[in-house]
Amino acid sequence: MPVSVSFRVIYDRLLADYGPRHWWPGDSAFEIMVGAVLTQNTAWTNVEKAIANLKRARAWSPRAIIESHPRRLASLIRPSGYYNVKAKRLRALCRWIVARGGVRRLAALTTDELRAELLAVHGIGPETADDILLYAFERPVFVIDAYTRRVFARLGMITGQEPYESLRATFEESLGEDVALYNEYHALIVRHGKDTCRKRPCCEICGLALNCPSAQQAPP
DNA sequence: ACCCAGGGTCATA
DNA sequence: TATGACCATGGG
Repeated sequence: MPVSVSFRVIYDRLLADYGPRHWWPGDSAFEIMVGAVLTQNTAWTNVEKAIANLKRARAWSPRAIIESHPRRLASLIRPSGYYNVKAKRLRALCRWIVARGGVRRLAALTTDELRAELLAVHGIGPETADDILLYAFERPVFVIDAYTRRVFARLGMITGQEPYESLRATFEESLGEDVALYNEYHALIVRHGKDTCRKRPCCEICGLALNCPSAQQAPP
């Protein structure tokens, strides 16, 4: 039965199970961009602390970040982990924003142009670029992350080993261009991915999954 | 004590 | 194209 289940059906079930997620946390495009870099392989709770530190220290604008001393910047974002690496990435991001005349001007670029420029910034890879495109610039780009691979591999709909671009194309072609749908879908996947599934079918999706640990325990 | 989190870069084969 | 080392804090 899982073989014929569509990506749209999974979305409907996730939405029914968890409700709207209201992503992305953060009230400006700039904050979303900073958060996208800081949350790389890092729990969001740690990112919140780093962002709070930056705001409290008044290092909260592209220029302020560029002008702050590297050591100081690193110490401010320390809670988000990889602080030396991320301090450099944050600078690269801010240098790009300033060089392009600010976030407002960037919004005038096409999605393809924006994506190419984002990927050229040191420290921004496919997923971070797509987070920014979808949540900061509201472009119809489906974000693929580790949770996406895990959840849909368990459903038997992908192997999980596909290249990033290949998976992105699969989701986008299946769902059609829809910013609001992509926005909610990715947030729901992350929410579901956090479930450790120890409790038997922890939700409707686990009931469908071929390889979900909780769904594998054969009932008596 | 151990595991992993809303990845990416760089070196190597 | 595809592995592997490396980066580092904080919560479970």
